[in-house]
Amino acid sequence: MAVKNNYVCSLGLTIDLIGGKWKLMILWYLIKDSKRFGELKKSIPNISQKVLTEQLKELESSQIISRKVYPTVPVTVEYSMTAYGESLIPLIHDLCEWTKQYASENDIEISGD
Amino acid sequence: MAVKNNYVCSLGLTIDLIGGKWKLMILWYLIKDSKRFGELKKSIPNISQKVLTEQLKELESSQIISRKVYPTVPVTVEYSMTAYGESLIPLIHDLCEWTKQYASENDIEISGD
DNA sequence: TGGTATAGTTACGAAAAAGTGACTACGAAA
DNA sequence: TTTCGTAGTCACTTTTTCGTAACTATACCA
Repeated sequence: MAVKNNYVCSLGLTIDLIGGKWKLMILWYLIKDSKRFGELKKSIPNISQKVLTEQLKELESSQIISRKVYPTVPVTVEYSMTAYGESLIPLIHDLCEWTKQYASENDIEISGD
Repeated sequence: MAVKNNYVCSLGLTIDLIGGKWKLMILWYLIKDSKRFGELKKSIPNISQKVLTEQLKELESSQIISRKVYPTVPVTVEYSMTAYGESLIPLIHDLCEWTKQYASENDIEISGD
């Protein structure tokens, strides 16, 4: 799911940028606040450490989030939204609302956000 | 990517409903007009027949698109947006616009829509 | 009788994504 | 000197998704 440099349709790029099983969810947890790796790990249900690091790297390399290392002991790493990430927030909200509506009309239970 | 009946986060459901490599793109081509199977196949670059039928079935079963069979010879099948699909159009547009903006700022070429 | 067109299905394999568990580096504290 | 906590990495397996090619059904038409 690495970003290429040409697409036949913009939605193809959309999918590469924020598609996949986890990226939207990761972004969701960063909307409210920047978070450390461990906090994200704890917040996001069932995500594995490996996948979390992978997805964070991809989101970072596409400039949607940024990664800041603090030289504490042990090191802490903070992830936060960049300007691109911020510009995505309303869209994520809309998707979320649309989905909640869908869920409620179709008796699908959503236990978290 | 079948829709389950409970989720810990609404975005998990979002992904099941319209995530994956092809669903958004299929919907994109249905925004303008309803289309027959063959037209979709021709319009969507590089999609295989198998994947197209699979994805159409999933979108139909989640009531985002509808399928109508015309008893012509040979049969023609027309796919179109349902009310759910229609309600998704502005979100798809927004995603598309966001992505185009992203692409233009990052020298990513988009040859089609 | 054979060819054409639409809209599929089916079997198979390849590739991509995700999951698991063990491992590393760092320095502080016990 | 061993243990702890953060933030990973690495090798491996499983699962999911995607792609290819061949096949089906139907009925018209030549």
